[in-house]
Amino acid sequence: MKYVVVIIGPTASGKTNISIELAKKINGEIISADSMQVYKHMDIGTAKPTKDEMQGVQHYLIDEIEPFDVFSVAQYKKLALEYIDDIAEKGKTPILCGGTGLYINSVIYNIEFSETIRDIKFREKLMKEAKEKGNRYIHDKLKIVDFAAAEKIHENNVKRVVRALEVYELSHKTISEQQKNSRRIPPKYKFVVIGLNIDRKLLYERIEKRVNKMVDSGLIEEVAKLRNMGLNRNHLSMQGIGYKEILSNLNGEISINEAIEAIKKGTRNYAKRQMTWFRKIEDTVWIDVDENTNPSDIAVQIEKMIIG
RNA sequence: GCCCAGAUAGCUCAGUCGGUAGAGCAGAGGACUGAAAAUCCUCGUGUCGCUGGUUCGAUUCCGGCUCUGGGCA
Repeated sequence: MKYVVVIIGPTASGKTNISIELAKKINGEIISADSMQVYKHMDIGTAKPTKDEMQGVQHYLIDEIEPFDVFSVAQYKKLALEYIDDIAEKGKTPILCGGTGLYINSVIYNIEFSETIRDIKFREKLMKEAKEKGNRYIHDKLKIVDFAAAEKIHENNVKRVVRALEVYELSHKTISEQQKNSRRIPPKYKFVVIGLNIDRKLLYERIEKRVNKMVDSGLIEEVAKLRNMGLNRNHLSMQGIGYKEILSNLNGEISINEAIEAIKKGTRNYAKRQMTWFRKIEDTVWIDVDENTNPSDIAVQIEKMIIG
């Protein structure tokens, strides 16, 4: 069975460099698993690798769509699998690398998404209902059509409640039923999952530095440009950390210092959530990284592991 | 040097008419199947500055000391 190397870890843990070093050593190509790097024109805030940094290694699912577009896990999974197939067919090794847990899972567990798409109008209608009549009101609605889902989803998690109702509305099948059926087909690749582990304090220091560097390299200008293109906080792409905060600074709602502090805090909290997600992925091989880690050494370590 | 105010959780502060204390923020843990960098859930023991006194009992009242603001010289 062909294998795919998967590299996971929180933001600023050094995934990007390690994946590139590894690709060079094992003749690999990289598929990004990052919900924000898919957008074009969003480079600094998403910490995309530059052409130079890529060192000639082919990358996929970076700059895939416009920041006006809506994207979804289902689309992601379909594209990622296509790229994996292509790379494997060429005789190269696919390397899946990224920080979006949901995207990673969709690929490594081969989650099958049903026909149900989405209905933005329906979502808005329900959001409004929740606002006017309370979260419990729509949660009660879900209890009637899909009790199992209602049990699992907290009533305040309006997004999820709405989605579950949406699935039922569009397909007349329950989301819990669909989820149960979504893992029927086992993946056709062997996924070797490497997790990067880094001391929390050190990680937070790196986040601090990284955000400062983003600002120095022109994050504000990047967001201003996107704003001029007509993007606003309602676009999914603008909900990314770094974008939403600078946007509200540009709109005169908060000071630039408040925005920068909010970005740092948001990134720290995000990194923590990522760790929660990754800890749950079974069979992950964890590698410790710190200040003195050389990406190339880690790549060698991973290479040995794969051969062995 | 004198006067005033303050000293309580990592930070900002509330509070106890004397029965060893609680908010916000920060932080920690968790959930996650078409919005996921999103969304949501749970979690608060700290010599109540130090030291004497009063008291059955002091973080709370009284004295002294130390430190930090502000004012007067």
